[in-house]
Amino acid sequence: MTTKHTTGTLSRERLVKAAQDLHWKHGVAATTPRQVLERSGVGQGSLYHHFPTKRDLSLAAVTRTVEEMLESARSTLLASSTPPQRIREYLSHPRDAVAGCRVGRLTADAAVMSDSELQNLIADYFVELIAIVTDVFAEDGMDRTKAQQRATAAIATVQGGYVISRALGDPQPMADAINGMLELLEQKSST
Amino acid sequence: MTTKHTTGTLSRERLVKAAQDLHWKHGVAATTPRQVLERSGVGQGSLYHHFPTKRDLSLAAVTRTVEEMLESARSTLLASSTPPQRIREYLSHPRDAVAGCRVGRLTADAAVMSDSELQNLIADYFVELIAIVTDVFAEDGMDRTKAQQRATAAIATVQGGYVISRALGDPQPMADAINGMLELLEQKSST
DNA sequence: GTCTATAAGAGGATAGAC
DNA sequence: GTCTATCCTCTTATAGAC
Repeated sequence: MTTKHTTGTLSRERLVKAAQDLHWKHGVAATTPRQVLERSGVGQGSLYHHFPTKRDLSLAAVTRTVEEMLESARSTLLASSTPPQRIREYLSHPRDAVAGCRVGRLTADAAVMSDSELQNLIADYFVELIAIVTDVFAEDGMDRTKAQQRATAAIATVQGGYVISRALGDPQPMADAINGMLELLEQKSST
Repeated sequence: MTTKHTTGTLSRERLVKAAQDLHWKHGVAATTPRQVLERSGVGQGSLYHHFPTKRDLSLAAVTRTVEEMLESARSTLLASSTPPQRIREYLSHPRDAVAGCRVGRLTADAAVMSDSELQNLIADYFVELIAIVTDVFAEDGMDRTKAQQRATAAIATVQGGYVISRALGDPQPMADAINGMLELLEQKSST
């Protein structure tokens, strides 16, 4: 990869960051170039210099968001504690439940779902996240099929917690869902 | 409630049904009056006669959708079988996972979340659904707090299953999440 | 690289005839 | 109650000067 010949392009960074924030609040389709300009403080021409179309900016911002979210998940799930502890820490990780998941909410976004490249980004996010969590369960001796089902259920609980908490405008459902799942995972089994 | 003086107003029905379908596919904000007109075969003036604003139509369509979804849930969860059987039947109910939940997906819809009346509709849906499922768990002798956490976790698994299946464009994650949750719920506990 | 001005088109709503 | 024609605004993108 060749280094950019300019001095870092601060405008580009500001544009991507502004787009990420607006995507989280309003979604990709509902984020307008004007909002990005206002929030970033960058001028009209600069936006279209760095990103010829709205889609180019969306692609850059969503790519960045997925990278950040995966890095956060890895820092918890690849820690040095025991597998059950890492699962517990992942599930009880502090979340702004009412704001929703930055990636998960994009599955209801027309601009993302109608563009295969954008959709692939969020597909890869969940494929990778499921793989990481599955490995943690499997590490504990569970067979791979069961580990994957349990991992998917755990991640679904978090995603569903976001959905319900957003619907109610209340973080409690997320807390309930996580506690319900933790209780199920940690009960003594006689199987 | 007074009966409408006209002969049933077929146009109105067609408009609501068309809006419901379009909301499921594209969301509320992304559904335009023009799309509703094309899909329903109704003329421009008729739409604005029955629904003065787009919001009025959205309100009617979302209200109808929530009613239909709750009725479907009740028919499974208030059946005559045992509580564990009803939970199993609710979770393994056939779903178009890739299409997403007609209600849950609206939590990422700007038109819904920016309008308190519309948001209340989807909040009430989940409050009611959680209450119904909680009752089923409690009926089985579980204490109310634990029953509510388990109910919320179960519903979150379904909602999260939708999110992940949509992201991947594949019904398998929903199946995995449901199977993972069923396995956890039905394991023999020694607590 | 950045700016201002502006054009092409879609979305939401209204007017007024029938 | 329903229709066609029309209006205003916002979004997206381009043009061309600096």
